[in-house]
Amino acid sequence: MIEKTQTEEKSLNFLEEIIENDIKNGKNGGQVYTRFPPEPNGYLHIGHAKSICLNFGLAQKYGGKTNLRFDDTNPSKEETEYVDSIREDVHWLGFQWEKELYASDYFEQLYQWAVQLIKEGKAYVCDLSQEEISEYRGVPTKPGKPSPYRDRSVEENMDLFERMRKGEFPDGARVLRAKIDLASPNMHMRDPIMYRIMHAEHHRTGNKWCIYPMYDYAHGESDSIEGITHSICTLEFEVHRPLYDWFIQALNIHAPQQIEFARLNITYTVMSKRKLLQLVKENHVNGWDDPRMPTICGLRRRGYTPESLRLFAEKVGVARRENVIEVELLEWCIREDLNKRAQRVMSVLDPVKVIIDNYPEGQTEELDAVNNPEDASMGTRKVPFSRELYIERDDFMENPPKKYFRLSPGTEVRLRYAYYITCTNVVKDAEGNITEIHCTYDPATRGGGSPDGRKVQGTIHWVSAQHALDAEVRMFDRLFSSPEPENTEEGKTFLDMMNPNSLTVLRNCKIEPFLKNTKALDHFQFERLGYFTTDADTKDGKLVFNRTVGLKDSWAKTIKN
RNA sequence: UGAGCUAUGGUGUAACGGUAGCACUACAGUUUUUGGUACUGUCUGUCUAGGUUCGAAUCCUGGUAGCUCAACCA
Repeated sequence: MIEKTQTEEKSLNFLEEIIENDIKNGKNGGQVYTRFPPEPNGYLHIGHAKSICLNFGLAQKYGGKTNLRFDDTNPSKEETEYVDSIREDVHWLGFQWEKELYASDYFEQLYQWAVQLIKEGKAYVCDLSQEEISEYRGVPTKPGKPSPYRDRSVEENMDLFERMRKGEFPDGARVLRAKIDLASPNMHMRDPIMYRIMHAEHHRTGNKWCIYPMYDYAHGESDSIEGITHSICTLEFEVHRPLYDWFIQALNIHAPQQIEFARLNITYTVMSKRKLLQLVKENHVNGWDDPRMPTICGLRRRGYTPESLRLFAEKVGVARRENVIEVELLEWCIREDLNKRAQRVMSVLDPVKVIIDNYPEGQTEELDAVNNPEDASMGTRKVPFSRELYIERDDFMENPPKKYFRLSPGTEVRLRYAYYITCTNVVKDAEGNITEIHCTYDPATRGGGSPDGRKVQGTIHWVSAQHALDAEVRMFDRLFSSPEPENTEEGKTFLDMMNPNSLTVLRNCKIEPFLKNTKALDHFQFERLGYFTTDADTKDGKLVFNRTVGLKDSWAKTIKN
C-alpha cells in the first residue's frame, strides 16, 4: 500500500539550497563548517545576531560545526573588552562554538605563505606612499599603472620583507603587495596590499609583530586553515571574492566558498558600528548596553530574550537584495515570546488614589489572581485588597467620551480579581488636579463576578495603597524618531535625528507586593501597560523596571478614533 | 562614458517554465475578568519594453531604478 506523503517542507533559502547541493554532490565530503568572524572593535548588534543565527543555524541544521573567530588583524582598533563582550553575547544568544580562534593565531603561517608568494614572484615589496599607491591604482573607469617597485627581484623582496618584520622601517614606509592585475575593473585586484607596517601593541600578540596582514590576505587563509566549507559574509564583500579565491588558489590550499547575503537594516535603527561607537563615546546613551541601543547587550537589558532574537532572525529571512525590516516585526517577535512566558502582574505607573467608602477601615483581604491566562501551570497568587487603592490616572475620566469603558462618575467597573466599584465623588486640589476618587463597592461581586449576572463594561487594574511597593520604571522610546535616521541629507547628521524624549523615568510607580523578590532580567506583563523587565541594577533596594515593549494596541489610540 | 550585484503588495520572504503563497503592518469582526491573547475576514504585488514558449515572476535582449567597489579598515 502506497501512502501519499504530504511533504509540507518549508522552502529553502538560497544558502540552504547551496549547501544542500554541495552535500548532494559530495563537496567537502558532505561536511558543513561555518564560522562567525567578528573584529573585536565594538559590541555586537542585532545585525550580527542575524549573521550568528545564520552561521550557527546552518551548521546545526546540516550536522556541521561553527567556529568563533576573532578577526584581529588591526591592533589599532581592537580591545580585549570587545572580545569578552562578543563571547558573552554569542553564548547568550544560545550558541556554542566548536573552537574559539583568532586570526592572530595564524600570523606566523600567514607570514610563511607570504614568503612563498614572494618566492613565486606573486608578491612584492612596494615603497610607494599611501597617496602614490592610490594614484597609481587609478580609478574604476581607467586602468592603473604599475608601481616602479613591481619588478624587484625575489632576493630584494625577501630581504626587504624580512627587514619589515624585524622592524627596520617606520610605519607606512613600505607594504607587501600581491602582483595581480593593474588593469582589472575590480579595484581590489589592482595589486592589493597584503601587509602593512604598524608598530602597535596587539591585544594578544603584544609587540611580537610590527607588520600586520590585511583582511583580504588573512581572511580566506584563516577560513582555509580551519577547514571552513562555507564562508558566509555580507554583500559588500562580494567584490572581494575574486581576491579571496586568488590567494587560496595561489597558495593551493583548501578552498572554502565565500557566499554573500544582504545585511540587516531596521527602520528607525542605527546599525553602523561607527555611529554606535559615537553614541557611546559622546555619552548620548549610557553605554553599549543602554536599552535603547540595538546592541545585543542593549536588547538583553531592555528585556529581549534570546528566543525572540532567534525568531526575528528566522522571520527576516535571507536573500541578496537590500532590505529594510520594519521594527514592528522585531517588536512582534518579543511580544510573541514574552506573551507565553511573562507573568501577568498588576502595576500602576501613574497612580491616583481610590477610596472605597463602604469598605471597612483597617480591613484587608487576599484575592486570587492568575499568573498567566495562557498557561495554567504558572499558577495563581494572592493579591492584597484594602480600602485605599491606586489606579492608573488615565483609567478615570470625569467627562468621558463615548466608548470610554473605564471609571467615570456614576459608572460601575470591575477591579480585576476584586470587586465592582462605582464612582461617587471626586476630590481635587487647588489646581484642579484629582487627588482622590471616592467609590462604593458591591461586596457580592468578590472575585470580579456578579451573582445577578449584570455586566460591567470595563475592567481596570489596581494595587492596594498600603501594600504596594514603590518602583521606578524606565520607558524607552525609539532613539531615533525621524522616518529614516540613516538619511543624513540636508546637512543633518544622524545625531540631529535623535529623539530627545527617548527615555522617560517614572519614579512614583506602585506595584504588587508580589514583585518584591524579582531578579535581574525577570519578565512581566504589567496588565494593559506592556512588557517590563527587571533592570540589572536596582538603586537603593528600589525596584527598577525597563519597559521592553508595549502591547500591540495602545488604548489611547482606540479612544482617539 | 567602468565592473559587479539586485528588482514580487506598505515591509520582508516563497513560488526553480504550469493556480502568485506565507509572515509582519493596516483595517474589520468573534471570544475574553482589561480593548491583551487566540481565532476569522478584508485591502493592496511580479520595475519597464520587447523576445522565446501552448504557457513567463521564472529563460533571453534592451531600458530604468537601487546597492557595492578607487583605507596601509574589517
